[in-house]
Amino acid sequence: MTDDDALRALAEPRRRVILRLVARDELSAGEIAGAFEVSRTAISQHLTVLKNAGLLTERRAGTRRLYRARPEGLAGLREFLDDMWAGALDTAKRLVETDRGLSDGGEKVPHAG
Amino acid sequence: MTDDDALRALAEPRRRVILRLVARDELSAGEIAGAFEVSRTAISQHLTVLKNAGLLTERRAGTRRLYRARPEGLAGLREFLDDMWAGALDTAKRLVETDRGLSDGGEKVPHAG
DNA sequence: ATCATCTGTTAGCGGTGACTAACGTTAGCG
DNA sequence: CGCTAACGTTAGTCACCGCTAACAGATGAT
Repeated sequence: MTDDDALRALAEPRRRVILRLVARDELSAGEIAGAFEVSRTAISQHLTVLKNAGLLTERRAGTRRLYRARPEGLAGLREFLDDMWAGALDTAKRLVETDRGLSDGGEKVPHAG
Repeated sequence: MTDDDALRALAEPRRRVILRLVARDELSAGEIAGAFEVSRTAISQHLTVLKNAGLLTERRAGTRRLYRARPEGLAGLREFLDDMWAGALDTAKRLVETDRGLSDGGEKVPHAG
């Protein structure tokens, strides 16, 4: 379970949809598969990728497997993005101050709020 | 520039490193390429992907092209992750309350703080 | 104009990943 | 035990992606 695994997992659109679904409610594999037009097998493989990336967790109820999003799996990604965001704002600010920035078409510098 | 584009762009490890570098400081294509063991061309292609995904911005200085991270490009991703995070916490909490959760090995529920 | 520097574009190769169909495992009921 | 329901695993196909080498364009100095 690395940030690399998580980001690779999220690069595929269907897996993002799956993650949204199981972030809202715990669902069985069959219920998840029912929301897509591809085969059950394809969904099963996607679920395995997400699980291995630490983004969701599975429990069994009889023959059913229930999946829900795992918040911890997203923590590293949020941190990664926060660092990027903060660094990018800082750099943009510095460039403005040294008059090196904003000469490429009036790019707006978002407020850090 | 969609969230899909951005997440696909970030699925590749070298592109993540590139984004980190240009979040810290504005760099030329050559400087960026110098930080890697692959060809200049490969880096040029990565820069194109990141630019098209709206994650960085380019300006010219003579023959040089200078790149820096574009904070706005990360906004959608942060929002996506925030939604996932909030939803996942909420779902986990609900499952605890209905005694349906945490029966899969003592999965800890992070605080929403 | 020529030359040096910088760097993007293109085409082809080999590896990867999402799909499917077929096969296999687990749980529970009668 | 046999059967059903639920769903994972495997292997092959084909589209996609990151790499390289070759080619090409832009900038500025002389």
